[in-house]
Amino acid sequence: MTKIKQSGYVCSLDYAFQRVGGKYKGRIIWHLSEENVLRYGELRKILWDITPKMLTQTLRELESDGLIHRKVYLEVPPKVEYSLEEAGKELIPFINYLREWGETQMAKEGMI
Amino acid sequence: MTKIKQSGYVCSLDYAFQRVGGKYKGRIIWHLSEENVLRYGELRKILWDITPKMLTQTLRELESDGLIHRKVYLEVPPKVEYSLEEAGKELIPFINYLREWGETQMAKEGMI
DNA sequence: CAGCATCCTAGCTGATACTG
DNA sequence: CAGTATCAGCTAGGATGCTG
Repeated sequence: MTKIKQSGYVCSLDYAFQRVGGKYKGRIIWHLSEENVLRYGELRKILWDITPKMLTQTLRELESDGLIHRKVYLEVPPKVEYSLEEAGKELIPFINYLREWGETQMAKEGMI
Repeated sequence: MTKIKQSGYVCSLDYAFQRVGGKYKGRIIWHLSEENVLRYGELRKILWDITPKMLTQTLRELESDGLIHRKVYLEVPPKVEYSLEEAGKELIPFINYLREWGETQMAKEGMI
């Protein structure tokens, strides 16, 4: 089993960053907010730079933190859909704000 | 010299997270937004769990990313003050939003 | 299709001691 | 006071191959 980040929070900001920090969590939440529901394979295509291991691991963390919902269809071939839970939806404005801030900054630095 | 995080951004959200992610950046920005100006030693006291090395390293990254300003007084004993640049100030709403979200979540989980 | 299992490593983070 | 320098560990993240 993959090691799960240890708990122990210095403050609520620390707590929050441990939940949405990491390399892919923000982007996953963002794409889920845009599409509502995404399958594992779709996420994998959208986050083209992620490995299956990291995708699974990140999704599991988001799930156990109550930010996303994982719906398994008992079919063959398998089908799993991911969507935002309430706690995750509450992060959408924050994610968008950060995205816009990033765009502005990149524009200023002439990266766009 | 300490290694600096490699560049190469997938999108603006990725870019943004590389700038405010990490273990202490959010908290530093937050405290600077509350106090306006803080000296090195004051930050060290407030972020009681940080080592001098990490504090310096994190401050340097924030500085070279244009989020904070470093003002050196040529005195003995030395005095250095840190404050938010414009780009950093623009992150305050986001930081506060995230803090509040964290508090709500912690309350729900009975951690407060 | 949606994942596990295994092995591996870069670089983030830390402890401790020292300095202009 | 405000840092550096050194040494060291951990773990987030990656590569590759296999499976229900």
